[in-house]
Amino acid sequence: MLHEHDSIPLCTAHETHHDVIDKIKLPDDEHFFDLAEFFSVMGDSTRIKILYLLFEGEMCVCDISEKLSMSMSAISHQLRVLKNAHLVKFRKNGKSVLYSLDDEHVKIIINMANQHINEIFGGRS
Amino acid sequence: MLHEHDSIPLCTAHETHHDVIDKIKLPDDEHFFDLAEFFSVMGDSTRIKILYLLFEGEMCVCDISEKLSMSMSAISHQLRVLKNAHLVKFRKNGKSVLYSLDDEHVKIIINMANQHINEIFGGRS
DNA sequence: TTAACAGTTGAACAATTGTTCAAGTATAAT
DNA sequence: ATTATACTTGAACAATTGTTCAACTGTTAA
Repeated sequence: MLHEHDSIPLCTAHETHHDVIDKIKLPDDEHFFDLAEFFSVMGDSTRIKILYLLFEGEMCVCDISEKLSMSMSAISHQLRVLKNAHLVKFRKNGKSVLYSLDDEHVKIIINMANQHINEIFGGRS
Repeated sequence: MLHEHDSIPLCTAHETHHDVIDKIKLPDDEHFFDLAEFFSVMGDSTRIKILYLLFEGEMCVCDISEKLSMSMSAISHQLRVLKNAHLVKFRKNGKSVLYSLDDEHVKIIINMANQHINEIFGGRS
């Protein structure tokens, strides 16, 4: 047995598959970490709802809070996540903080996701 | 005070904002749930790595397991998640189970996400 | 100054998640 | 029939996550 690691099981077909598999070069872990983090940010209903609202234009925390029937604290926490991911930006206006979209790709990505979902559920569930 | 719910705080600017905000119609919760679930599936390094591998063609569980230096059980669990999300499909071949991509949008979505990430980190971190 | 408003923040909590482990199924070879 | 291989599954565990709560900034108005 001439295998590198013994903790990981190896199927016997590897004699055949090895030449193909060895040629595949994956990006480094950091790249996958960044991608996963981006999608994780998108993977929450509340945050997607906020993005949908901001599709219409800039909006203060209080308005988002009312429109989604959630506490300002909850919205503020989520806005911080979106801000850290560079998906939204903000400007201050008196007592208010006005948030808006900070990325053009998000709409396209969400549209693609919607297409995928529509194909799964066939337009009706 | 003529506000619908009293548990949610309302900013005084609402007199001004109300006409704009009330016109915004959001999709129902189910739509946001489906979207969030899709992105949650994409929000894991292991699953994205698996998708990257399957970009090259169909692959058995054992090969994925070896290439990612992870247990077959862990890979199998993640493949089930990807299968339920209709991102991968499989066919049986003897003792092996060969997995492959089941969606054309995923590549585009990942490419868009990569563009977004590149703009954030400016090509270098 | 005082009070109210708009928003942020940190700790705490339940709920969810990814991996491991052990035991299981199904196919193929002996 | 027995054994080995390829893979799946359920329970269990630590780790992460989203919301609430309470306390905290600033900003504006009285």
